Amino acid sequence: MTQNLDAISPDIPSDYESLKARISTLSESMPKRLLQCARYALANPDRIALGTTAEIASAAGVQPSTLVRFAQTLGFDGFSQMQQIFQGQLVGRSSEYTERLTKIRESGTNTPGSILGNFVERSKQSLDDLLRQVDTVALERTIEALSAAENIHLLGLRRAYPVVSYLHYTLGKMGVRTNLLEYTGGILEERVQFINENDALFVATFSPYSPEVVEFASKAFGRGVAVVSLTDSVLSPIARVSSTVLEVNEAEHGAFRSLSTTMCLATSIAVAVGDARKWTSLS
Amino acid sequence: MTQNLDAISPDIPSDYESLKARISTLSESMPKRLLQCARYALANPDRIALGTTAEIASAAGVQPSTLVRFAQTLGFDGFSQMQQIFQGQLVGRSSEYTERLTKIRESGTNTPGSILGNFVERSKQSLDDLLRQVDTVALERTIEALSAAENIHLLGLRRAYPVVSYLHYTLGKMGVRTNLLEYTGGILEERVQFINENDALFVATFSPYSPEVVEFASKAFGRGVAVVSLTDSVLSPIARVSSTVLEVNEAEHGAFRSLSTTMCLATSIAVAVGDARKWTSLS
DNA sequence: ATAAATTTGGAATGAATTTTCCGAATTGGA
DNA sequence: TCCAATTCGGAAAATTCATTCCAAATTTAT
Repeated sequence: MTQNLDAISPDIPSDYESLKARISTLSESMPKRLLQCARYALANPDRIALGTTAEIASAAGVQPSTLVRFAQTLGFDGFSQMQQIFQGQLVGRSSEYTERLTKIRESGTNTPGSILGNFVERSKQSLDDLLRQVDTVALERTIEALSAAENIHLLGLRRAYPVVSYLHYTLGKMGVRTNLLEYTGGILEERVQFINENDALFVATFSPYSPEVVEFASKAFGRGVAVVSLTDSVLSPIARVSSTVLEVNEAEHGAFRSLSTTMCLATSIAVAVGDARKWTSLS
Repeated sequence: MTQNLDAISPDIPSDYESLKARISTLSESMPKRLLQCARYALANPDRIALGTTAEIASAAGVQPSTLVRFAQTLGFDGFSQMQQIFQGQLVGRSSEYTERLTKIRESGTNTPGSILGNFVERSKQSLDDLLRQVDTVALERTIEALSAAENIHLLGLRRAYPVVSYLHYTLGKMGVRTNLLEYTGGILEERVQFINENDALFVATFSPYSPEVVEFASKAFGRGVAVVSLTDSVLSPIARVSSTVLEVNEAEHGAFRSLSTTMCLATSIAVAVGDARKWTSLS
């Protein structure tokens, strides 16, 4: 029902920008209290997004019912509908993303083009999230540890293997030699002894976490090796056996995740380590 | 009243970081459903911040009551109290984001954060370019060729190796077996004979193009094998010996390129091929 | 294998929130 | 100043929501 009304109704702002524009134009002919709402809304969009009518109304110096009328004046059914726009803005899902995504979804998900479109949009969002959520301190400590290490050992299986093999290649090209630990049968654990205390171990692992990787890291960590890990959640078992943890939330489509964001971070790490090594080797 | 309880209660996480830490430690001894909540919460903090118990619960695959219990397990009175932490994170983040970005841009290019920021931006641009410039016809023909192939052979060296090893893994997980051609000395060319005419060869190669890869593809192509290639320019030598060519312009920073966009495309290809194979095997 | 303890699902409850409604107040026009 | 129209405040109603509770199911310990 609401759906139909939405469709019929000539114009409900669908993103924050157009909502702002509408408020701005309509406010010229608004009575006192509604204008008060308008001012408050534009000045405190976060509060509108998260508060209840009672809270917001009292903060804005109006009645809850006035807030509802304000929303209705703008074309919404009620306050709640308007609030969603403010929430969308807060999350940063600038409506372009979600809009394009739903458009993609509507056009059937089975053509190669639509699958690609889906991944592209999600990856872009994922990249935004990366920059927002990245623990700068952990990142810097990771670079330090890798730069200071005598030898860098790389470990990652399954989906994480492309990540470490890429690091192996890229760091190598920058003159940083690394030891890529390949998994050839059950002999992985034996190699822990070849990692010494001045080395660093870079581990990548994603859900479902390979037990042998965690086990390996755990042993190395126990021996005092600097373990820097790249994983998808703080719940990852690797977190408990790492000196620093970097977290990446990768875009997914159904059950399948890309490596797009992870690769972006990995490349950055490689370049940063390469830079750092260059500086120290020059001095 | 609540205030007093808060004060008495030994430990209620007061910010997102400590909440994450607490979830992380407590999750070790959590029963199944609560762990499910933990995972979902850490993976979708925005939804926790904005949604209602009913919405979140259904998205996480649990009951609303479980969500409340989850919050109580962490020390909160109930869900609402926990939600405030997530909301706080949301607000802080969005206000810091732009600030952070400009800070990253202004600071020299040598801090890990600025390098990452740089790559994130370029990768997003690169993804946009991908969607805009992708040859839909070539993409569809690529999927068709890979779906129709009896066996799929994958080849890529150096920077392209992570791409094909990822495809190997992902396609494998979708039930599509592939043959990853590893480069172990000079014997690569001999293997051309094991590729037959009903097979497809997927080749990834980027500048500077490995002669042995091009040579290999050329021989396979000459034998009538469907060669689908992923490269960085239509001028790539691989283009002349391929049935279809996909082009990717990857983000770069100085001399170093990410694999972000390439991985996005690769994932899409894998999912599309997996889909296509499923349909045909069902019919 | 059995009992005890824990965990879970789902309905029921009670609180909170949004929305409606209507009389009162204010505004604008004659 | 008086009337009509609009706007407003506040209480009441309706809806939605978080939370509690308990029986069923599962797990753990004996």
